[in-house]
Amino acid sequence: MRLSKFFIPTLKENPSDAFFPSHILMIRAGMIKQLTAGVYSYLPLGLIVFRKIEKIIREEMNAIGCNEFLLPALSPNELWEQTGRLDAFGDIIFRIKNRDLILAPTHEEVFATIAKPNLVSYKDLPQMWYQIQTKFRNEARPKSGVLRARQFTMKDAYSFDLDYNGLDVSYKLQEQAYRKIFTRCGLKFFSVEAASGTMGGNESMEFMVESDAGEDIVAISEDGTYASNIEVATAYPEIVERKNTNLPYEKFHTPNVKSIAELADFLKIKDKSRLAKSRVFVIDKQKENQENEYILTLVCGDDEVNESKLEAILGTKIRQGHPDELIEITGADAGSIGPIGLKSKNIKIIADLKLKDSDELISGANINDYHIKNIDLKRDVKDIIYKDIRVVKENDLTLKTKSRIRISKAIEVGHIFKLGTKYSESLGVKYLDKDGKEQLIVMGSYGIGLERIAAAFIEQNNDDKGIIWEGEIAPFKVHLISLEQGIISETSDLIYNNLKEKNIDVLYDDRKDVRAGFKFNDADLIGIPLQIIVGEKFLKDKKIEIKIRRTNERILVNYDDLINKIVELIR
RNA sequence: CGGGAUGUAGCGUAGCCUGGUAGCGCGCAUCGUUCGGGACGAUGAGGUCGCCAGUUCGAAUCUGGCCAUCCCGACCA
Repeated sequence: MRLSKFFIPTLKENPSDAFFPSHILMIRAGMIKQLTAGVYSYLPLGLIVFRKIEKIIREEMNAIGCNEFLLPALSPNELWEQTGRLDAFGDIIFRIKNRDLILAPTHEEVFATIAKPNLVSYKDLPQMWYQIQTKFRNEARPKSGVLRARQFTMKDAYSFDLDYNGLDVSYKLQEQAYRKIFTRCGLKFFSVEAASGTMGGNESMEFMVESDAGEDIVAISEDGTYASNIEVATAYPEIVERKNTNLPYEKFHTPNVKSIAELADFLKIKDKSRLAKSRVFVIDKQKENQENEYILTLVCGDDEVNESKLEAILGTKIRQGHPDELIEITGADAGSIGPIGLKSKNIKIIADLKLKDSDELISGANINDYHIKNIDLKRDVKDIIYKDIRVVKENDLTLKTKSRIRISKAIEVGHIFKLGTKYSESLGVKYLDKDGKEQLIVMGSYGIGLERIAAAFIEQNNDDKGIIWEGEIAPFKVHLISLEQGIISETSDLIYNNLKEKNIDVLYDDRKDVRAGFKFNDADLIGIPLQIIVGEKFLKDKKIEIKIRRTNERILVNYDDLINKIVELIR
C-alpha cells in the first residue's frame, strides 16, 4: 500500500479525552474515530488489524470443526422474553422504538432457535457453531476507547452436546483453540476461574491480559499455580485464633465511632482482625405474600465482603440494606451494627471462615454509639454459618500451595461457559436418544472480543513514540520509507515491487514534500515491525538501512541483499 | 443511575471571574528558502463560541433549562 493513497489521519497531539495508551494510540495512529460515546468508526489501518485478528480466530475455529454462521443483529423481543433475558439484561439491551425488536447483545437464543428444529436426534450431535458479528450493548458508561464500547465485534461460539461429558469435550476444544488464538495474536495472557453472571451455567473461564486499562480485578499467585477473577477468588483463611479467656461480653460507649478505622483509633489498636465488621444485605421478596430476607455478614475489620461470592452461596441476587431499613432490622445505623442484640429475629448470620469460632471480638451493639467487646461467636451467637465470603487481598496465601497472591487489573479478552441446559430448557431444545427418550441438549457458549484483542495488544506493546506491532496481527510487515525524489524514489519503487512480488505486506511511504522527520515519526507511531529507510546518506554507497521498531536497532545491508535480509528478519 | 468536570475552527487550547472588534499553537492553501527525527519566512482560508430561553443598549462571558462528551462510583459475559 502506498501511503500517498492510503487514508491514515495520524495525529501529533494526544486527544483530550483518551487516557490509556491503547485508546490514545489507536486514535493517533488513525485506526479508529469516535462517532458517539462507545461507538467507533474503524478506519483503514484499524480495519486491517481487526481483519487479521478475525482471520486467526476463523482459522482456529474451523480447525476444531466449528461451523461459521452469520446471524442477524435484530431479534424479536418475544424470543428474549421466553428465556427471561429481556428482563435479566434490562437496560443493557438496545430496544428498537418503532418495532418490537432488539439489537442483540449476544446470540444464545437465536442459535438455539436454529438448533431446535434441526438437532433432533442423538445422531445430529455434537455440533459447534460460531459467528464473527457486531454486538450491541447499551453500556451505562462506555470508556477506554474500544475496551468498553456500545457496539463491538464478537466471535461467539456455541456447542450442542448429548450430555455433560460431551460438553466437557467441546469446552476443552474451545479452551485449546482460545489458547492458540491469543498466542497467535501475540498476547501475554492467562486464564482465570470466573463467575458466570447472567449467562447462567456453572463452570466458566476467562482469558485475561494484565493491564491498568482493564476493568477486571484478578488474584494471581507468585508460584503461577493460581489465577482467579477477584469475584470468585479464594485464599487460605488465616483463622483468628481463640484466646479462651471466657470473659463475659460487655457493652461499652463509643461516641461518634462509625467505621472500623475510627473504632481502631478509639481503642488505640492497630490489628483490626478482632473488630468484626458487620453488614446487612437484603434478598427482596419475589411475591406479594412473601417477606424480605435479611443477612448479616461478619468479616475481619481489615477485610471486605465479596458480594458476588455471597450471591453464589445464597443462590440469588442481594442488595445492601438501605439506611432506614438498617434501623428497622438491627436497631442501629451502619457503624453500630453487630451479631448480638439484633432487633429483628429473622436474620441469617454468615461469618467469614477466618472468624470460625473466634472469641474476644468487638462489634456493634445494635444501639447507636455502643459496641460490644469479648464476643465469643461459639458461645454467644447461635445459628451462625461460616462461609468463605471475604475479598481476597494482596499478600494473601493460596489455599493449596500457600503462595503469595498479587492483585492486578486485567482486560477480559475471552470468556467460555459451560451453560448446561438453561437455554435448551426454556426454549425446549431436545433430541431423542438411542432409546427414543427425549433429552435436553447441553450447551456451551464461548466469546472473544475482537477489538479488545487489538487494544490489549497495544497496551502491552507500545513506547513513547507509538505502537510496536509484532507477529501475525501487525497491519503490515514492512514500512518502506523513501526520503527523496529522483534516484531515491526509483530505487524505493523497485524495492516496493520486489517486496510485493514476495507477498510481503508493505506500507510504502512514497509521499512527496513530506520531510524525513515527519516520515520517521509517523512510522514509529504506526509501529510496523520493520522499517526500510532509503535515503541518500547510505544509498550513495549502495547500502540500505533497516530499522527494527521494537529495539531501535539499525542494520545496514547491501542493496542486493535487502530482500533476502527482510525475508530472514520476518521469519 | 449518583457525584464531579468540560463544551470556543479539523485537533489541542486562551479569553469567561470583572459583558463591548474571538485569540494562540498544530494542521490546511499559495509562494520562496530548506530537506535523515514532527523546518523557517511571507500571505491566506477556515468560527451559528454545544442548543434553547432569559437579563442587558450590547452575551463566548451573567441566569435558567436542555443536550453532548469525559472522569470517579454503581452496574456489567
